[in-house]
Amino acid sequence: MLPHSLMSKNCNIPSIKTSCSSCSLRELCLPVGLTAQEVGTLDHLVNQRHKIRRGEHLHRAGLDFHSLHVVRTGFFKTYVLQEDGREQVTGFHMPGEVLGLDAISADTHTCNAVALEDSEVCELPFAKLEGIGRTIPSLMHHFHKIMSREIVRERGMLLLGGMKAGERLVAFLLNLSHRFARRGYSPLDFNLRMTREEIGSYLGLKLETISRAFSRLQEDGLINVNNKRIRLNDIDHLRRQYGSSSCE
Amino acid sequence: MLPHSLMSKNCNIPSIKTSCSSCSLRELCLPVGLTAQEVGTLDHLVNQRHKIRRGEHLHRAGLDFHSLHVVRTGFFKTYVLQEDGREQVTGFHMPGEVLGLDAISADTHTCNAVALEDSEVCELPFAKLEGIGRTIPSLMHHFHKIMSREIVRERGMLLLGGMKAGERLVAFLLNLSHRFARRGYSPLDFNLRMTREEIGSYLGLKLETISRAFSRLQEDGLINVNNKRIRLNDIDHLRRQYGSSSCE
DNA sequence: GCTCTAGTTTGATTTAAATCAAAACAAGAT
DNA sequence: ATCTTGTTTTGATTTAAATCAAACTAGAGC
Repeated sequence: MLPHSLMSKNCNIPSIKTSCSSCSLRELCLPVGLTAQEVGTLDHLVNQRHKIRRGEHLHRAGLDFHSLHVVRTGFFKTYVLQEDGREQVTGFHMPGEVLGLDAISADTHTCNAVALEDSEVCELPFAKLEGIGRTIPSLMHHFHKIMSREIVRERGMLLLGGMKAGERLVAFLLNLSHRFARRGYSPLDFNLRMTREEIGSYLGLKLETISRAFSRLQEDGLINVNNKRIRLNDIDHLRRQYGSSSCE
Repeated sequence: MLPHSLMSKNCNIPSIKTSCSSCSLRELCLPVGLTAQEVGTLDHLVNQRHKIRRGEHLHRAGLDFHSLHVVRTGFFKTYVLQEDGREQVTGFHMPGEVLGLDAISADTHTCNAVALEDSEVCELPFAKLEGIGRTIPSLMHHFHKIMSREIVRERGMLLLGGMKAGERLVAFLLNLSHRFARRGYSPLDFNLRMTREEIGSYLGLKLETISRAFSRLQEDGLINVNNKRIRLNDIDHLRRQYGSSSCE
């Protein structure tokens, strides 16, 4: 199974029945029109998986730093350490999503990735991807789309600048919901893997503010909060009231 | 046939002496070891320039929507229009920088780009770039680096989340300064092309807050402000006090 | 069961930025 | 020059979020 993210939008393969909803490279590539042989080349690339235990860092796992990593199972957060020691969370990543797109331009510092639960990733040496992409233009094109989408995703964070705390949190929840749905998980009832503090860091708010925003949304009946378990009671209302979240 | 020498990260081409500091595709490619013929192929691509007058939009200029555009002269801002009609500024772009990396994943909405002064861009049809990249791997790799750097740039905006108004403004000024320097303009004394409101939108602040932050920095002797003209008096102090800005 | 720790919730207070408002300023057009 | 119009500055006030602080969970390990 492979990165959903490596899939073009219309090859959404609605019915992936594997326990975890990430799709295989094979599934990824067939719709693009690859030959069986070509697909074979790719399969061999991604067949071995690396286990990363909860709390472990990705780049400490002995993997090549200049590789992309596709999350197969589990959940990651990425962050940068600032000069003053504070940790700025830059993203959360679920199965099917790609880590390491920022490391290609090696001259700039990159994020650290840490597993928020026991996870598995597969490694995609970047040089190899470029090589294969040369012989399979559609795959290369697809990869460009993934990178572009990452740019759009990051850009979406700018929209938070104009929002109040509650709106930011809703945008965050809607975004998670959307991504869970895309991967085949329940979009209305899910477990947060990260702490209030990590959410706050990501959204530019303090943990107490996150907590209060959760409570407020529950008072209003829009969501149910039980520690890390979240249920969205009225997603339409959430969407209407707080604008469409940036979709991944 | 082709020298496979990967473009080293120091492809920074320190000495670009053309009047405007944008680097031509030729200058961009020669250090990679392209043959004259290959460079010729590229040159023909970018030789015609499109003029965009102050206030005009890029995509309204009759250019192909699925092209990248390289700013040759002038200055652009990009923004997205939100449902409620508010305009969120997503970036500012000076000569040598690439517009349209977000449009590759066409399924997601993209930014609008508008010229903040009379400008020129050259067009780079994306399909063509992919085609050429297939025969010139080092060029493709370089393009990947550019995309990756854009991701890092956008990510840098997340760091603003933890900053106060004054710090955000300094980070912004240092970032501009760094980019001006890179393009051969004066890094300590420059004209802002955008309004206080546009800066505010970009940084997640109101225009009055931007104005006050400018005044404060001037009181402290760190900068001189005269309407749109800015002089950085003590860039080291700025850097120390406010942390290193995200470098492009 | 208990203890210990990390995480969460809630309250009281302070502070930074938004908001409301008005004046000063600059650039163009006439 | 004057009259626009749009931008910037500064002030007074309000408000949202940060901060400080304490109580309350939930889990992990014993």
